[in-house]
Amino acid sequence: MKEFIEFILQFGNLNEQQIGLISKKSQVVELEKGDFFWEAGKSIKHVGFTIKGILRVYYYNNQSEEITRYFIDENLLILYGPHIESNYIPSEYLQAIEKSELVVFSKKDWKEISDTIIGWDSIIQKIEAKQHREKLDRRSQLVSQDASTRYLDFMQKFPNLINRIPLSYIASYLGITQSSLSRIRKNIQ
Amino acid sequence: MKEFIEFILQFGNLNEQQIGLISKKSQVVELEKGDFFWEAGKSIKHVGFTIKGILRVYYYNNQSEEITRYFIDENLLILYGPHIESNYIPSEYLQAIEKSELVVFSKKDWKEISDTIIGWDSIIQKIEAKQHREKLDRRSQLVSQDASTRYLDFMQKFPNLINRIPLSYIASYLGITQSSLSRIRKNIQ
DNA sequence: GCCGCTTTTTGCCATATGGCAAAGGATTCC
DNA sequence: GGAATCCTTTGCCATATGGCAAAAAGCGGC
Repeated sequence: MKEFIEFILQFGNLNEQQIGLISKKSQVVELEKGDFFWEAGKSIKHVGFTIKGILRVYYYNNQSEEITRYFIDENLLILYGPHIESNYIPSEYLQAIEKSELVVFSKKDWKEISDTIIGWDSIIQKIEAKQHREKLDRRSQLVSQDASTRYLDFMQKFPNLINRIPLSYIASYLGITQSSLSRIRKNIQ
Repeated sequence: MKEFIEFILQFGNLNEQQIGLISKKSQVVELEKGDFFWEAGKSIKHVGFTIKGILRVYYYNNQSEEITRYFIDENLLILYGPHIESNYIPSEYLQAIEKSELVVFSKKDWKEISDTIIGWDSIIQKIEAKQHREKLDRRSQLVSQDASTRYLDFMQKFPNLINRIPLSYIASYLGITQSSLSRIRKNIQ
C-alpha cells in the first residue's frame, strides 16, 4: 500500500485525509502464477497496481499463436485506457507469470476516489500518458532492430526480468522464435 | 476549422460560445512538403490538428539511419504527451510529406481554452488515450509479423496513403529495407 | 519535350531467422 | 526421490531478408 501512495505522490500532492481515503478503499490481492487479472471477453472489475511480481499481457493472433505484447513489473499502474468507467471488454489476457502482489480498487471505489479527490484525474492522466509513451517507445524500437539487438536491449532495460520470465514469452514479445532466441543467447553468452 | 470542431464534438459537447472561443484562437497554417512542424532539439510552439496532407515523425538511430516512427494523416490531433504545458524538447522530427494544412493553436491560447472550457481537458485526454492506443496496437502488431504481412496490413489500414508516401518511408516504418519491400511488392502485385 | 534529380526496381550473393522434431535440463508435485 | 511436466537447446535444412551498386522509371521545372 505504501508503495502505491509513494508512486502516486511522484505525480501530484495529496493530503493526509486523501491518503486515508485511498488506503481505506484499497485491497491487497495475491495472484498465483497463472492466475488472471483479466481475461479476453470478460469485463474488467478492478484497477490494479503491482507491488511484487511480474505479469504479462498476451493475445492470440490469426494463427492462434499466443503473442505476448508486454510485461508488467513492479510499480506499474494497471488501467485500461479510458475504459475504467465504461464497461470495456478486453480482447487480451493479463496473467501473472509468477506469484504477484497487487493493490487493487474496485471500479466503484476508484470512481469514488476520483470524485472526491480534486486533481486525482489529472494525476492519473499523467501516469497513463507516461506509461503509454514508454510502451510505445519500446515497441517502436523493436521494429527496426535485428533479433540480437532486440534481445540485448531487452536485457539492458529489464536486467531483473531476464531470469524470471520463460524464454518463450520473451521471444514472443521480441517477435523472434524461441529457438532463434536460444541460439542468439548462445552467441552472446 | 470546421473539421476540428466536428472532431472535438465526437468526444464531448461544446456550446456555441465555447466553439466561438476555439475558432477565435485557431489559426490555419500551410506546410509545404519538407517543412517541419517541430524539430529535434527545438521547443514545441504549437498544438496542431491536421486537416489535409500527411506528416511523418522520424528520428535518427545509433547508426544515423533515419527511422520513421509513424505517419500522421488527416484528422489527427498533434499533441506531445503531457508536455504541452511544460517546455518539452522533442528528440524527433515532425515533417510534412506533402503540402499539408493544419489548424494550430499557440501554447498560450491552448492553455486559455483549457482554463476556460470546463471539461476540455477531459475531452483532450480521451482523444490522446485513443490515439495512443491505436499507435501502440499498430506498432505492436508489426513486431510479430513477417515483412509481407506487415506491408499487406499497412495497405489495408491506410489504402489512401500507399501512393502518397515514398516507399523508403514506408519501408522504414515497417522495419524492412527499401529493396526488400520493393521485391515484396512485386510478389504481391 | 528535355534535363536533372529523386525514387524504385533489380541482380547477385551473404547472412539471419524460421520450422520442425528430438534430446537434454530443470522444476514441480505427490 | 521419482515421475510427469515444463522449459531450453540443438541439428538439419529451407527460406526470407539484407547489403550494395547499377539500371530503370518517374517527376518537376523550365
